[in-house]
Amino acid sequence: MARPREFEPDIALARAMQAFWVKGYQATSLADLCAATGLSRSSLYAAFGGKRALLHCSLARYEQEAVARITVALAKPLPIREALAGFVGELIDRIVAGPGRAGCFIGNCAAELAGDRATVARVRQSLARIEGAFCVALTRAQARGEIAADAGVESLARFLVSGIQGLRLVGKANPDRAALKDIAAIMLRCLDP
Amino acid sequence: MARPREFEPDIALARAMQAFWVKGYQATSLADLCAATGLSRSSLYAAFGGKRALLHCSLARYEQEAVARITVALAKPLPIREALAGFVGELIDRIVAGPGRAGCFIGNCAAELAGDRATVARVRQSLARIEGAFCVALTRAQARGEIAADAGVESLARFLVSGIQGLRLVGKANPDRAALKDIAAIMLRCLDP
DNA sequence: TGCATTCCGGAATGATCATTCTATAATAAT
DNA sequence: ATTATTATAGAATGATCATTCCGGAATGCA
Repeated sequence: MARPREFEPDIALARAMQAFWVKGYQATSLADLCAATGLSRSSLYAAFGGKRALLHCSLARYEQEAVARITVALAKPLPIREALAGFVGELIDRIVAGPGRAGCFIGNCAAELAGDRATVARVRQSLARIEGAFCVALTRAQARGEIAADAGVESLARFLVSGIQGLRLVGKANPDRAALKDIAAIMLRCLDP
Repeated sequence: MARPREFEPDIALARAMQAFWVKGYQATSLADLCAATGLSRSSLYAAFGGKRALLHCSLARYEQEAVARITVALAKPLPIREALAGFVGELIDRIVAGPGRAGCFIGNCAAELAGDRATVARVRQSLARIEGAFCVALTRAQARGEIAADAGVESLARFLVSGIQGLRLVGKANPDRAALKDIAAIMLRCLDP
């Protein structure tokens, strides 16, 4: 009865997210989004509702990927310190590799769209969920005795989120592996008693 | 012989900087800048050369203030830990107070204008100068024996820059004093071992 | 006072933007 | 095969943008 979609919404969303991520929200025009997704203006509006709505969908998608990546990295059968070091090491690899110059999409939105209440709320939620993923892993590690029993895992998780945001922001301006490794090393020392 | 300026360039620059800082580069229109500075379009162009040039002037001004503030805060006759704690505490106060939701102007530019080579270069330079200010203070503290002799003050300075950027970014999305204090406390512990 | 110079306000310019609309093409069910 | 439904493409819309330009106003000096 109805004509079926000729595109995969999730693939289009992934490509739109990439465009927003690399260029920023305002600098990404609808023409850019059409080029990135291969969709026409009309289809974009029909599928997502508009530029801002598309940004929010992109943020949700990014959050999901970020949480999944953290969860997987920290679920490895390794001491939490090693798992975290591995995670951060890969992060630095991605930053230095090139497209990492894009920074963290969530952080970018926080910086660029601080005046937009709805976006800030979404950013806050995403940061909270990422913090939650760290928190779960840290709690498990604490139960295994890898972290001091009197350490506040919530605070530690918050610190990791903040620290990684800083690392990625600095990495955008100066994607120097040695410098970033230095920062990461000191940051991870904070887990020690 | 020539008609004198009717405005103070530095005051106009300070106000333009404030506008860029709060709203971001792209979201600040020339009309906004005229309203903020009290100057007309023509005067703005004559005095600064254009929107981007005005941004770069603003960045230079902000960098100068930032370096001065750090230098003053860490030149106090206090142990480096206390001086740093005081500096970060005041930073958090400003973040929570309200306009601190603006975050760090340098960080904002890094996030929003990562695609603009000239701006990125300027951001990198500003971060390096701020790092230098921390480095000077840390070196002095190390000479006083307040920091382990084998600690790399350069790395520590880099870490502080990155950590503070993270703190301010997170603070933009979630200006919660307790959470920020938690983060800052863990961050400053990194000077200890 | 009058001239030369500079500043300022606002209009004009040309481009780009997000969004809406319309007409065409394509599909599924009858 | 025909009809009903929906996706698509591209033009149209209306607003806003940074930048330039021009005429009038204000000042310093002779």
